[in-house]
Order: sequence, then structure tokens, then C-alpha cells
Amino acid sequence: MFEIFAAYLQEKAGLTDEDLKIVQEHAMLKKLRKRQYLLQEGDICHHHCFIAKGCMRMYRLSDDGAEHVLKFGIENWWISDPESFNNNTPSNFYIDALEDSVLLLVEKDSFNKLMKEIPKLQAWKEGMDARSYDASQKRILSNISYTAEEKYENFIKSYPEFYKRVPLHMVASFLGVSRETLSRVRTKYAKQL
Amino acid sequence: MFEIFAAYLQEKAGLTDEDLKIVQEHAMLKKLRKRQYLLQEGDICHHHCFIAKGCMRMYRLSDDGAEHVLKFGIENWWISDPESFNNNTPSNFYIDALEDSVLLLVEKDSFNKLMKEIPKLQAWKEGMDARSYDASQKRILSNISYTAEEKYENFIKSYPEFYKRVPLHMVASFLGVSRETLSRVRTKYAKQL
DNA sequence: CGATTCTTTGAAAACAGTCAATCTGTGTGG
DNA sequence: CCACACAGATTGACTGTTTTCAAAGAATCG
Repeated sequence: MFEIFAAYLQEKAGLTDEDLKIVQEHAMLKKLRKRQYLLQEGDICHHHCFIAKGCMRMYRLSDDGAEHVLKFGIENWWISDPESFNNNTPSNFYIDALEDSVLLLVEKDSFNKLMKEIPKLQAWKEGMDARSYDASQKRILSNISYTAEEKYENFIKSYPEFYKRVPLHMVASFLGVSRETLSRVRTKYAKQL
Repeated sequence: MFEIFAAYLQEKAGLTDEDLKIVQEHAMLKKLRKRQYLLQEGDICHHHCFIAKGCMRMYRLSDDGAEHVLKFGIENWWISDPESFNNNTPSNFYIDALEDSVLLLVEKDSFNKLMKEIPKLQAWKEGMDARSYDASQKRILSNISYTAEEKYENFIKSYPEFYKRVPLHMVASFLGVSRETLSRVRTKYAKQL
């Protein structure tokens, strides 16, 4: 499975075979069954996790027990709680697997070491962070300015792969609408086409 | 006015007097009257802008002409459109002054040069970016999981300084609710106390 | 097959948005 | 200095959307 990670790093960050060897020394394979947790509330997030296979989600539980999905991730995405990771503080979130998944974990010290030793990796990470930030700004804009129908439409256009693989009620939670509303919006939307 | 910027960089990033001299060579003073634009839709954002004095806001116009506020900034905050800045693409946003303001602009090439020459600055910037990202994740969570009342309460607790200085209808826009709703939420909330 | 998860549907209630009118305070120009 | 315009805030009545609750229908999995 490391080959998938290697191929990704080669293509996206331009790493050499030499570089990849170093990375491999610091990457840990982890398999998760569907519904298994990668992180639970209260845990400290010690790893950045590359998804080689499968589908993951990060969410928070509110006081009334409702789940609020902050992000999804599939093959070639990363998942972690950056706040907990960076500050070594207990996470407020859960991360679990929506499908049987295979991850490559890189521990914090390792991650920092790799960033120092491989400048290309550092550069690529900065670019990825910038894109993540832009994406979150777009999402905020969607949250504050779109109707439920527009949010749905925007979601399936922005993340068609997620839409195919993720249960509707989780998409609803991600968008901040009830599952019933999203269900209705979707049938209405389908009829329009 | 540069002294304010210098004091900020000294305290937050630990810059030396030496460092600050270099920074000063690359910073440009800009004064804005209330309601003046710093950036308009279609412009490319060429600067990172430090707010030495005043209050700014960044927003988008939707097709129907409604304003949607993405961020506010006051003294010791930065404002820019990172997406436009990083990618050299036309911005989708407006940035304007809510009060007479004084900014220190750092042009892109200068900014990159400073980051290279002053490692402390680089380190501080990375920390700031990380905190910005965390803040945007919190805002998304507020958007998808809070009621209008909770959003309001969370806003005044998170940004009491903004709340004092920014018109209510812009706060409403920031939160994604109508000004009438926010007005009613606020009177209801005030009575509770 | 039975159990669980997921989706859909209907009806009622809660909520937020819209429209229109009014009120306030601020600032500008005559 | 006053009058007027303007930006901002509030209120009421109405409309429309979304949530909630409850129930039932698919789909999936062991």
C-alpha cells in the first residue's frame, strides 16, 4: 500500500526515489474496518494520515448527541485534526472510517523531520494548506449565502466522489441541513433535470 | 504609524530592530477613508495588509446584489484575499473600510523576500496561518450546528471588539442570517440576562 | 432471515425571511 | 445652525422554508 502513497508524493510533490525511501521509514500502515475510530474526542491527534484506500469522516458531537460533519476524505486525501495536532491539545472531534480503509500515518516528529529534510515536501505542504484554507472560505460562503438547494447543488458539483460514497444523512450534516430537508431537496432537484 | 506595525512584529514574531529596518523598507503606508475600497471584485490582490488603525471588512456580492461578509479586521489584524494573492487571479471580493483606517501594505515579492530573509517572520506566519485555518473550521461548525441565537452568542463572545464597532446588519451578513432576525435575536437575548 | 442503517414521506409546528413602515442618530450642505 | 438626507435599527404582519416527529419503505450486512 505504500506504493500508493509514494506515487502520490512523486506526482504531487515531485519527490525522488531517494526522498521516498526516507518517507517510508517514517510512515506507518494502519488498516481500519468500516465504523472504526481513528480518533475520538479527548484524544490528542498525533498523526497526519494519508488515505491510501477507503473513506473517512471527521465530526463533532453536540450536547444533544447530534453529529456534525466537518470533513470527509477519500483516496489521496489527508485527514487529521490540525488543531489538536499542532497544539497537542485534546481533540473535540471523532474521526472514523465510512468504509474499510488503509491509511499511512506519519507521526508529528517524523512529519517535522521530513519537512526539514525534503524541501519539496515542505513546499507542497504549504500549497496544500493554502488550498485547504481557500476551500474552507468557500464553504463558509456557501453556508452563509446559499439556500439548501444551492448548497446541495454546489456540493455535488464540488465533491461528486463524496456524494457517490457517503450516506445522504452525513452529507446533510456536512451542509448543515436536516436529512429530511436534503432528501426533499434532492428529489425536487432530480425532477428539474 | 510604522511603529505600531513594528511593535506588533516585535511582540508577536520576536523581530529585532535590525529585522524591523528591513521590514520597513518593504512596507507601504496607506490611508483609507470610511467606505473607501482597498480591493474590488476583478482586482488582483497584490498585498498583504496590516491594519495599524481602523476597521475593515471583506465581502462578496451575490447575483441579487446582497453582501456576504467573509471577514472583519481591526487593529493588529491582517487583511487580504489569500486566494487572489497566492494565485494571481482576479478576486471575487471587495475589501473596504468601515472606519477611517491606516494600513501597512506589503507587496507579494517583498513579502516573500522578507519571509526568506527573516526566519522568525516565516515561523510566525505559519503559526498565524494555522490559527486562521482553525478559526475558519470553528466558524463552519458554528454555521452548520448552531441556531441563530447560538451564532449570535458565540460571535459576541469570540469577537467582542468587532461587535462594538461593526453595524448589526454586517454582523448578520457575517453570520448568515437576515438583519431583522438578528435584531430580534438580540433583543430576546438581552432580556434573558 | 432478522437486525441495523439509511432514506423517504406526511403533517404540524417552529423558525427565519421578506416587505413595508417607522424611528434613530449622524453627518452634510445650504 | 438648522434642515435634510442617509445609514442603521427596529417592529409588525405575512410568507415561505426548514425542522421536528412519527411512521414506513429500501437497502445492506451478518
